[in-house]
Amino acid sequence: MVKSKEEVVQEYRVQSIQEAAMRVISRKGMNDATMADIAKEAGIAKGTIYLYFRDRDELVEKTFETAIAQLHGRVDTVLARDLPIEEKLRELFRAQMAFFRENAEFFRLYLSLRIPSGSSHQKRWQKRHCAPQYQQRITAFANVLEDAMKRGEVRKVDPYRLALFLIEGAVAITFERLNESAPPAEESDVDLIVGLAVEGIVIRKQKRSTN
Amino acid sequence: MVKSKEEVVQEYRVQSIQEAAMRVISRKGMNDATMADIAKEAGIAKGTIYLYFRDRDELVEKTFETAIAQLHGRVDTVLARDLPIEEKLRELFRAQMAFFRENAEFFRLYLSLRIPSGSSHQKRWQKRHCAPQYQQRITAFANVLEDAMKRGEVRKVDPYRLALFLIEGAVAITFERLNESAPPAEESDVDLIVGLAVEGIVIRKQKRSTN
DNA sequence: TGATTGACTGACCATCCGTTCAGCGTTCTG
DNA sequence: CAGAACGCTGAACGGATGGTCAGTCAATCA
Repeated sequence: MVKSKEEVVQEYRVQSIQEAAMRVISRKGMNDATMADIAKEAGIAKGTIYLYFRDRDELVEKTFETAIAQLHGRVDTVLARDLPIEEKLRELFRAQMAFFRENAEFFRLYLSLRIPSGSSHQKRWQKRHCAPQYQQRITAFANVLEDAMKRGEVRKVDPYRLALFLIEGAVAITFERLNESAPPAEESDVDLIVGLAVEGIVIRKQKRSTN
Repeated sequence: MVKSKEEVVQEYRVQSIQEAAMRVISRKGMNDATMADIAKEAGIAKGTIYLYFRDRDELVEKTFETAIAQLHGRVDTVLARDLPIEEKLRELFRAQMAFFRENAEFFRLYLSLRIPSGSSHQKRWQKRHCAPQYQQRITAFANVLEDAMKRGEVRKVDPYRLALFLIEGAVAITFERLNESAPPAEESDVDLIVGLAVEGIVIRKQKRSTN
C-alpha cells in the first residue's frame, strides 16, 4: 500500500491547489475568485489546475467538500458524546466558534454557500452539491435535539426549525465577531448563545418522563 | 407643485426600471442579473437604463434602498408601539414574515446583501451602502431590547448580539419556509420563534426593579 | 549520452457583460 | 409644415475570464 512517487506528487498538488482556492475564495468571494487568482496563489500556471480538476466547478466543489468535512468531523464528535443537552450545546457552539476562528477564511466561503446566489447554473450546482451538505449538518443537529425532546430535556417543537434557529443565530454572532476589532472572549459569547438557547428550550418545570 | 409631463414620465421610467431590476435580481441573484436582463424585463433597450442611472452600481443601490425602506417602514411602526416585549416580538416577527412572503423576491436580494460577497469593488460598495442599512435594522431592534432590559422585562445581555441572534434565527426559519412546498401556517412559525425568544430572554423569577 | 516522456506553462481564443454613441423616429416649436 | 430637440435604440467596443493546446524542459530510460 505504498504510494508511488507520482501519487504523492499528485496528492500534494491537489491539496495545495485546494488550499490556494480556499484562501482566494475566502478573500474575494465565490464569484470573483478567478482561475488566474487561484493559480497565482498556488504558485503554478493556470493550465496546471486543469490537469487536476475538470473545470472551475469541480475545483470549488472539491474544495468545499474537503473544508466542510473538517467541520463535520469536529461537530459530529461533540454531538456523539453522551452529555446533558446544555453541555452538548455548549460543546457544539464552542467547537463551531473555534473552527470558524481557526478557519476564518473558510467561514466566508461557508456563508456564501449557505444561500444559493449567482447564475442559474451555479444555483443549480449549489443546490445539488452544497445544500445537502448544509442540510445534513442541520439534520444531524435536529436529530440530537429530537433525542433530547424524547428524553424530556427539551420542550417539543419542530426539531429541524429549532436547529435552524439556533445554528443561524450562533452563526450570526460568530460572523459579528469576525468584523469586530476587539471581540469579547469567545467563552462569553458561547455562554450568551447557550444561555439564550437553553433558557428557551429547556423544560424548567418538573420533568415528566412522558413514556 | 404640479409635476410636469417630463417629470411624470421620468418617475415612471425610474420606478419601472427599479421594479424590473428587483425582479431580475431576486430571480438570478446580485451577480448574474445583467443589464440586458433588466432591460428586457423592463421592456426597454439596455442603453435607456443609462439615461436614468449612472451605472449598474447606482441602479442596484437605489433599488435596494427603495425596497428596504418598505421593510423598515413596517417594522419601525411595530417597534414604536407601546407593547409588552413579548407582544412586540410577536408583531415584529409577524411583520417580517408577512413582508418577506409578499416580497419573496426581495427576500433573496436581502439575503444576498447581508453578507459581502463578490468582487472587492462590490464588497467595498456593499460595506458602504448595504451594511449600514442592515446594521441600522439590527441597532433599532437592539435599542428596543435594551429599553425592555431597563424596564426589567428582559434579562441583561449584550442587546446588539441578542438582536442579531433573534433576527437571524427568524430569517433562517423564514427562508426555510420559502423552500418548503407546503409550509405550516405562518402564525405557528411566529409562535415558535416568539416562544424560543421569550422563554430565553424573559426574566421568569420575581421581577426585581434593579434601580 | 541521446531519445523519450509527460508535467507544466502561458499566450491565445471564445464568450460574456457593462458601457457608449451614432442614428432613428417622435414630439415640440415657430 | 419644416426643422430643431429629445428620448430611445441596439450594434459595437473594451475589458475580463474560463478554458485550450502547442511548446518547453527536466527527469527518466535504454
